[in-house]
Amino acid sequence: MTGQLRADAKRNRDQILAAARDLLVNQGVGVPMEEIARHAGVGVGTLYRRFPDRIALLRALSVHTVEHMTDLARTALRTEPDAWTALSRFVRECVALRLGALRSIVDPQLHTALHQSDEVRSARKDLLRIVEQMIDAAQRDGSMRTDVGVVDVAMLVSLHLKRPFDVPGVLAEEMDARLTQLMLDGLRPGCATPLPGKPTSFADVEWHADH
Amino acid sequence: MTGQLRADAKRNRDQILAAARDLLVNQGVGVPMEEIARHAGVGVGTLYRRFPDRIALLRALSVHTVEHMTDLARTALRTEPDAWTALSRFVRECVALRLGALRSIVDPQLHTALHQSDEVRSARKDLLRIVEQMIDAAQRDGSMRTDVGVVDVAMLVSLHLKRPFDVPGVLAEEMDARLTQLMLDGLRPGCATPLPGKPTSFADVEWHADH
Amino acid sequence: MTGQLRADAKRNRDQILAAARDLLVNQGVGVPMEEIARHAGVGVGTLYRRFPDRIALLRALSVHTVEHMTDLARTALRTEPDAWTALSRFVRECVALRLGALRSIVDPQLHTALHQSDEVRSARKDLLRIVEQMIDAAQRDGSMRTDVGVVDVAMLVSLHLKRPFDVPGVLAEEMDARLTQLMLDGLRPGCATPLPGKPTSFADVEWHADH
Amino acid sequence: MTGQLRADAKRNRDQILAAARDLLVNQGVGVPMEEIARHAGVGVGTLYRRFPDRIALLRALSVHTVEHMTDLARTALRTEPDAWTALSRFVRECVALRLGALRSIVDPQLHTALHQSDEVRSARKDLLRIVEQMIDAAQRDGSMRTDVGVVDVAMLVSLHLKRPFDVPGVLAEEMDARLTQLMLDGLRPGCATPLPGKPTSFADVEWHADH
DNA sequence: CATGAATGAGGTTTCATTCAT
DNA sequence: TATGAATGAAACCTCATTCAT
Repeated sequence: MTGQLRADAKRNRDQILAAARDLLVNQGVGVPMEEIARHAGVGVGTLYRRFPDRIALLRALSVHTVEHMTDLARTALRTEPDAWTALSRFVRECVALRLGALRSIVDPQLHTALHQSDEVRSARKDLLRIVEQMIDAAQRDGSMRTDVGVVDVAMLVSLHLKRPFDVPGVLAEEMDARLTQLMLDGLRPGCATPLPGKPTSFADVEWHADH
Repeated sequence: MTGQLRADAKRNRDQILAAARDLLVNQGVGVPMEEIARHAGVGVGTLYRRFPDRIALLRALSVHTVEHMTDLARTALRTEPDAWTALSRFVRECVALRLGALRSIVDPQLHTALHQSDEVRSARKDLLRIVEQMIDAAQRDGSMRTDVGVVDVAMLVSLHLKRPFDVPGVLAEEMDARLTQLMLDGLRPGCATPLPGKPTSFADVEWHADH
Repeated sequence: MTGQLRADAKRNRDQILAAARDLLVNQGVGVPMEEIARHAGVGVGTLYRRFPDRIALLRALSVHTVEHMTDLARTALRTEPDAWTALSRFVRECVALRLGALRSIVDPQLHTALHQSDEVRSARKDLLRIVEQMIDAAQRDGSMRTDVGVVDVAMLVSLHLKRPFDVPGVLAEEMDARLTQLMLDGLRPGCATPLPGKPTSFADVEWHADH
Repeated sequence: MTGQLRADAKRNRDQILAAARDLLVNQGVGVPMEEIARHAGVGVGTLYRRFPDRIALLRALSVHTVEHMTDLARTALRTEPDAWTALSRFVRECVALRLGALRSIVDPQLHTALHQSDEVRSARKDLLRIVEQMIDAAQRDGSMRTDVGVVDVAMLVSLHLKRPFDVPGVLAEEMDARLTQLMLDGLRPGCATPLPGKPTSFADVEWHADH
């Protein structure tokens, strides 16, 4: 019974998260809670039972997404022949995810609120740690410029969290791919121009971890 | 007399635009109209007299900003010794502008609405035209990879329209500068990896001009 | 359970309609929605949940009222010994209803908006059909002039949709009754003066039905 | 100079009244003061200089209209061969005037406010007096039923102050003419049914005169 | 004296959240 | 426990009126 119920509950939770993700990606941060509930096929009441308020929903979404990214990173690292290839693949996959849900990140206040959660911070730490491994390895074998750190890469990826606008005659996916490639090329050693400041590594941020 | 009155009105208009810009940059697209009015030191009524509704305000802001960017581009092209330097400077200046007002662009619906205005489209055309000149020149003298077009550059810049989040121990300005440089390096010929698709030039979009 | 809930909702809906009717009759079309809500003993939110906007409320009210009139017409036709008596009674009852809610009809734009609803049009058709039956019968047995049609009668009745102003020393009800009688007398054959144009029957309007 | 100015002022005043009348007739009581000013070709300031507030404008309009009706009544009485013909003509002319400006009369509060002006009351008295003369004469020569008084007629006419709704296939003017004729026929002796109450004459209301 | 800019109270509507069923 | 009805604070916008030019 409890098992049954839990399964139901889990399913509800997932449907809600999926609906929230879709709507946030497509309609912006303003989507009414009621619409999210409707898309998830549940009543508002149920939504609020699972997530006490809007910010809790966004937090859960955030954690969910970051965990997904961590999986992608781990798999890439394990599967690809070398670190740079792994990193490129990871970055491309992140962008392809259309992580619009994190677009909320665009609102400074929301962003702050989001990161006041230990769960979010911890998920993010896991992700940063593994990405840093990729970066380190790539830099060691000379396939990546050495004056950049995890934070630089994270910021670059986060720039892509928004959906690219439609350009007449260019597919959004293609545009995405082009921009991503340009970004990756900029991380290569061949064309490196000196950067202001120093790279920020995982160790430098882990105690605050609210960027 | 009417002139005098107009001066007042003009001043109000400018104050409103300035206030709107600030607040939009710092608080996101959701800022209440009343708060904008308060910051501008006028009543809501005045705000609505100048800009019939929220979208009209955003449009005006958009045009204003784009025109400013066009000035920057023109000046850079005139002042700098070569095209690539001009383009780099222009890109850095755009980013430094913290064009947060255009962050509205992050909401697909808002973006569409924004571009239903001839004034916006035309301002944008002017900007694209001059940026394309810079790009062409830089490509001709071999300082820029030749497989990118205005639209790629415009999209790259637009990625910066949002304020970078605070990373502990790193100044936002520094972070901005680093990311910008990485992006610019990616546009150089030295490290170019083939891009999917073809570059989109001004001529390809000018008839629609709503990207 | 759902049934029970619905019962509550139904009651609220009816209270809102009743309150709206009262206030519209007594204070004109301009009554604030909040006041309607307050009089109905519910929050504004509830009002808006039932009726998405002001016009929807007016439409519902309109349908409700027209249906009531249809009932009156049917009953009169069934109960009274002859058609003219039935028609007179129906007209008197309509007037007595103080159909002030329909006073909205006084505003051309509102009127147009009102009739863009199929429900309203269909309710009105039902009413017109039955009234036409009364008229036809009355005309056949010679108790009513034959140069008038439903539309004439409908328009005459609609003239009464506004509350008569207080005349010192005359009760509003009495005034109403006198005017109604004068109108009814004008529909008799005894004093008929030729009318310009031709009578409009139900068949002539039913396809448009938006008068 | 003063003469010149006064002429200007007079012209302004008349233009405002005309514009107000048009707009009220066509768009309902809700017309913004600014729109009235625009239609009159003056600024709001000027409008407010002439009429301290909205109600003052409506009052002036009311007086203006009633005086016009009085003129019509007098002329009809002087010109037509007999009293009933004069009365019929007067009634038809009033209806044709489309006295929509007085539609304000539809809002009870407005109506009350309107009649708190001596000027309005006095203009109305003049009108009632002359109409009563017509009625008396018509009743004396047997062309009008004797159980009705000025107030009945006034109320009947006032019912026509609203614009008739468009009925597909029937011209508004024709509809107006038909209804008016039906009303007039009801005032004839031929088909008279006993009325409840007693007729109210001018003398009965003149001391209060705020119906 | 005319103008139209500015004001702000007040009406309309939306939506996050609570709560009865 | 799921539902969706109810709530009301807060946003948006309008317009009567005042006031500086």
